[in-house]
Amino acid sequence: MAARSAPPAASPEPGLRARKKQRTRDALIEAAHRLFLGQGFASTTVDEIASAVDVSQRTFFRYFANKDEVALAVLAEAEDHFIELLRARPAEEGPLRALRAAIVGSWRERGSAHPTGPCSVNAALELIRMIEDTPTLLAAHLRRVAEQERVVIQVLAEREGLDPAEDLRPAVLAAAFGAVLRAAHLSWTCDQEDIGPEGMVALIDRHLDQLGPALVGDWRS
Amino acid sequence: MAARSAPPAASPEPGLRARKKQRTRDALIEAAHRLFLGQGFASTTVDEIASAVDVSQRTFFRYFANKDEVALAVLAEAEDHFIELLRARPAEEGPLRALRAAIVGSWRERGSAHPTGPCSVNAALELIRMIEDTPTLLAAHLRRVAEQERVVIQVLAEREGLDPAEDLRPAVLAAAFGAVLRAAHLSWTCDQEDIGPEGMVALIDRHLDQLGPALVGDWRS
DNA sequence: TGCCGAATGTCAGCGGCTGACATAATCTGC
DNA sequence: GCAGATTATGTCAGCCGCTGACATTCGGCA
Repeated sequence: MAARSAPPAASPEPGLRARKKQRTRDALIEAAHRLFLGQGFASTTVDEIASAVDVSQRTFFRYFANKDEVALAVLAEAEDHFIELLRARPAEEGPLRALRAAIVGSWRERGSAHPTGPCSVNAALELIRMIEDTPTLLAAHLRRVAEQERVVIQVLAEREGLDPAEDLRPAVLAAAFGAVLRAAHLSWTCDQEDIGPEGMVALIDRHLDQLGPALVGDWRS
Repeated sequence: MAARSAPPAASPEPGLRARKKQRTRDALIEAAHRLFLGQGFASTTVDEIASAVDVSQRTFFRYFANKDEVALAVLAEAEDHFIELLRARPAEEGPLRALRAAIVGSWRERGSAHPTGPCSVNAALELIRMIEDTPTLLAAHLRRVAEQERVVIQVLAEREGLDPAEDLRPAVLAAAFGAVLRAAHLSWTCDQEDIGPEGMVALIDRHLDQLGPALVGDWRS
């Protein structure tokens, strides 16, 4: 509120209002995750989350459509980022290579941007574990994943110049890739050691190597 | 209540109680589907469904854990039946052939057992359409599908004598197969003509043919 | 400084879902 | 047929997720 608080230059300065909004959103996510992991998803009420951040319940629902959404928010952003990375891959790269590069890049960036804290690799994996054994969360998560898969199919089809309704190879590749990722997560859930981003990348890589050629078939690799 | 009402022989006679229970269950499903398709899933209350069958709301929740479940019940039984058919395929059959035979048999039997009515092929497809554009139903459905997929993976791995955690080919094949089925459903959702069971079988077959060899890779077909 | 729009709080209410207890229907052995 | 054990159902009260409507306050901007 002093002299130069709102620099009008054409810079992408977010403004106080936007920053405040972002802060409450982050705080809600942080509080929600803390409570969920501490006392379980089902036995945490929205009121608790809201009052932990000192906002009303109604405000919570203006930030998130439902209780599921606040739990999945971080993961959802990660998945969106994965799509961006996939879109950014050079067109001459084969589809499987592009998928692999995008997912590896996604985990690497997470590791370097958030070495620790609620967005770190380990936090994300703990979140995945919680989702995996909370039926309602798993359902909501799978719905998101299905939507993302449709986008992936679209992107792959465009890269290859195919009609995704005619040629099912993009759909099949996307589904198979998803299966491998799930296997990697599962394999972590069993072993559950503290693995850094590089560990996760190695895990995914190992699984992907197992079925490179069989998958792409007569496509260019 | 006359002479021979409860034949005690070792026959699988269900008994009055069990039959009554089955009848109310069926009635609840039937009423629910009718209401859902008529006025939409969200704007149909559980009270409406219950009083349409003349039972209390509490009783409804003794039959179905939640509103989603009554909508997905028919489909769920169909999926269970698919698993049974898959398990019954001869061991010497290749995995993709077995999957194809099981799904085709599943649709065929539905067509012959219920040529019309709430369990017919067209009713099932309308149901799928409703699920597909009702977010909460889609989420619950995908959760069921994911569970079923894990079972399919297990069955395939046993047939081939593989460890599903080591060798990912069963997981990948199951995922790819699921993708093809979804494409078939989608393709119906767009064209939406009245197709009988044979039409659905042909549709699935056409999609499956498209990627037979590429999928199975170095497996026996 | 004063106005506009956006964010928040408050309140009332619907609907999904559950536990507890009472009642009525079926089943079982006699 | 008839007790008594089981089991299905109804009733009631209540929590919680979620929403619309309206009032209030706060940030942005001239």
